[in-house]
Amino acid sequence: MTKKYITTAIPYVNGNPHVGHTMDYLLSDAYYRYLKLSGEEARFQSGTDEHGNKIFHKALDSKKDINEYIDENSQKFRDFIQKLDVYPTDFIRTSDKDHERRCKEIWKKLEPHIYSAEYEGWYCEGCERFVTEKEVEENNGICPDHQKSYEKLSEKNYYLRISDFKEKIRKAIETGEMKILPDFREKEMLKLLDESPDVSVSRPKKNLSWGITVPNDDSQVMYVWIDALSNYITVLGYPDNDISDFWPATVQFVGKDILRFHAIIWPAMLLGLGLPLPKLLHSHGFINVNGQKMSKSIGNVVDPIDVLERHGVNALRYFFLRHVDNFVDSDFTWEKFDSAYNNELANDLGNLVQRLATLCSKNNLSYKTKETKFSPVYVEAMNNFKFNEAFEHAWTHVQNLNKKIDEEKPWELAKNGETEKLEKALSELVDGILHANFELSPFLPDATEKIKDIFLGEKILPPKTPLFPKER
RNA sequence: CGCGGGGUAGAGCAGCCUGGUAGCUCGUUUGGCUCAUAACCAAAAGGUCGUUGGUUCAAAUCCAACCCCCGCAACCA
Repeated sequence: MTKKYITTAIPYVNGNPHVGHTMDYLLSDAYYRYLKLSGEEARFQSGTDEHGNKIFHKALDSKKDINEYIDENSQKFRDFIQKLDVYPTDFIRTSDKDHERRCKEIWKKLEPHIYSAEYEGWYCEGCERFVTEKEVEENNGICPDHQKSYEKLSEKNYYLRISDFKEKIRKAIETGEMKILPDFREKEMLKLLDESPDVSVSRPKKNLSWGITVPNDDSQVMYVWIDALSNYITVLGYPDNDISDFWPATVQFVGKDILRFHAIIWPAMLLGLGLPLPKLLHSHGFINVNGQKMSKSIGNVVDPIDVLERHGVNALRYFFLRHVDNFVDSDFTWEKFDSAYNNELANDLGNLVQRLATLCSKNNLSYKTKETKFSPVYVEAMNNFKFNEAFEHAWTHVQNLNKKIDEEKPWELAKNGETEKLEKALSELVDGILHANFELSPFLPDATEKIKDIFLGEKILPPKTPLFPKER
């Protein structure tokens, strides 16, 4: 049996957790839990990206020591992950000393593919950064924040020669050695690969001080790519340890916005290091609100903490894993969220647990544990990353059980004293709910644990308060 | 001709790859039940599948053209 390795993109910690991050965490966590329940050995990485000018300036603005600032922000994300019931086996911070040291080793190994060149562009002294041609055009050559003219400036950068690897990357994608899901993104990446220029991987220290110094050149600091992308292997101990047990990654979950870096720059780095490419890059879509892109200027940003507090973690996981597509953009509205909670979680599952537990308790059913496993349809869906389908399959069990109770009418059996029939019917129903519960457990770890306790306890008793209290 | 996604019942979506009586969830209406969180179960109403043309015995499904939404094209997840 080969070991599995699941990764999440590491968020840049210059702000609070976003709904977008939530998708990353939930998809990878559900898949990780599924693998574990299937008996696989697996590692599951997460972490935080902590270098760069934006963070450096944010820390200055908030009059905090940079280390204090990143500690606080990294912790915010760790707390958030925990609230989502997501438990990675490994958590990396790009400010970790081990990571920094390993990064330098990686840089050195990549040196045959790195060259230095002058970068020329428009620069704003106030912002301390280069801006794009388009931005210069839009602002008529004057920085709106500083009311100063952009100046043409050139600086030394190191570049990673992507062209050394293009053909190999293309082949890896085409042969399926490195698969990209969904398919249309794969096509997009193949196209992008053609046009990809070499990528700048460093900045002069005077322009970027908060980062990892380039080996053998104290005047340069690594730009985000090598620093952040390498986390996926430094967390496993590369290059100090042999990582072949877990690398290549089974699946790397990323947002559609950063897929290109994972499909082009990252494979180039890996090939430069002589490492195999990840088996699968899974790109997820964005979450819109009322059909509109979430944006600060529109003011429609949904804070995942608010979602969490509305009906609890189960409701959040339920909605994002069942009703949000894992490949294309989806829509979030509070109405949909409330409706999913009340009509589905509470009415279907919560109520089923309540009525069945009450029936068992009233009739003193003693239940013997029976082994359960994932159904083939479910396995098929999960293996193809169709989480919605797997979830829905599990949910049809729930709906069928509600039907079955109505058909069997246990209350009539009890009234007529048909004890044998009654016990058979009830234990079949409990079998059913435990099976459904098992298939739901990668998605709803908290709720399914509670349900297990109810039906596998000494005596079956309905929960004192409903599992999902209705809220209108 | 920049790239991509989508247009299917009141709403949200599946089906399209591998043509053959149009399906799911919510909502609405009616009936049933009482174990249960005013929950559950059954039935009904509701669609010329964006437009036009083509291929075919047969098209939501394949082909062509067009119209309309929406993303991406910039380290704003």
